[in-house]
Amino acid sequence: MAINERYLTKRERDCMVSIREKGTEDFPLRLNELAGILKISSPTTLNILRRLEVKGMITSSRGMIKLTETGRESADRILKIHRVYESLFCQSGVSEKMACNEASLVDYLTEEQTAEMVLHRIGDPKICPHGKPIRDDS
Amino acid sequence: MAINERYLTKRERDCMVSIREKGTEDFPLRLNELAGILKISSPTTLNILRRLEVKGMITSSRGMIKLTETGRESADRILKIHRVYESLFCQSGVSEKMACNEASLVDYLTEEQTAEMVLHRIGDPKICPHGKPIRDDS
DNA sequence: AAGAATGTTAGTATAATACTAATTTATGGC
DNA sequence: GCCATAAATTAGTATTATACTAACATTCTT
Repeated sequence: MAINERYLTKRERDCMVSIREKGTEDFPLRLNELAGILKISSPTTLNILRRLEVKGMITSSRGMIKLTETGRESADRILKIHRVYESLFCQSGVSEKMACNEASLVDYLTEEQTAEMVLHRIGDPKICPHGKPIRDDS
Repeated sequence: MAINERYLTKRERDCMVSIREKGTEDFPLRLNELAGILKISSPTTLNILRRLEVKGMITSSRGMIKLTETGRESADRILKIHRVYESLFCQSGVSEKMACNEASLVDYLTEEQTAEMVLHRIGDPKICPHGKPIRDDS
């Protein structure tokens, strides 16, 4: 098993997801922006980014934060698993907001293959409760 | 929201579950035994127990580890949520062993009401894949 | 009472998280 | 190009959780 999102901490997971969702090719997420989203100081944010850099997930220089190939794959995997849990929770009657919160706590800790199987079990929905595609969001 | 298992760390969760499952009224789990189960040293184990004591989950003196009322309730809640996830994963086709592993990583992070709803969604099984009752294991 | 088993202290280390204050490095307007 | 501002980075500090070994204390058993 190579580098896996399972070895990310919650904070690192949050960074990865924000970078993937809030940044674009042309406008990569900036350090201060990320700090604002996570509601932590810039130095703390930088510190987490440094760790993600060591783990080969991102490259960052002068506040330009970009996911590496590995990082993008990891972020997409986390987002996919996130949407599987969201779908499961919402199907079960949990509110959209709470489903998202709960999913965020566990998505990065679950194996992709487990999520895949759960996805099938709950009827293979193509989109999550927010309307985003569960597979292939690239 | 009072004291909640959500504020436990993974290690603390593992301690709680072991104490609940491996200990009995007459033979409460001993420190060294617990250290053996968790595969960590006795001092480290003691350290975690001290934190659980501060959190009001256990009482511990001379290696006699007992759950408080709150602690027992928390442990039971975690175990219930654990079994919901296990059931979900096994129903989805995940192996029993892997289902247990995956469930252990997320059970203590999920709200009871979310798990309750999922339980209903997956057909309200009365027992988990290991044959243990999902509700009221006391 | 001695020895073995068990628990506890003491001391140390590391990783992750987080902050403030100060400094450096762009960037943009003039 | 220069300066002011914005943005990023460094430096320094702190806390919590985890983990270890070695030494010491306590308890139990024979």
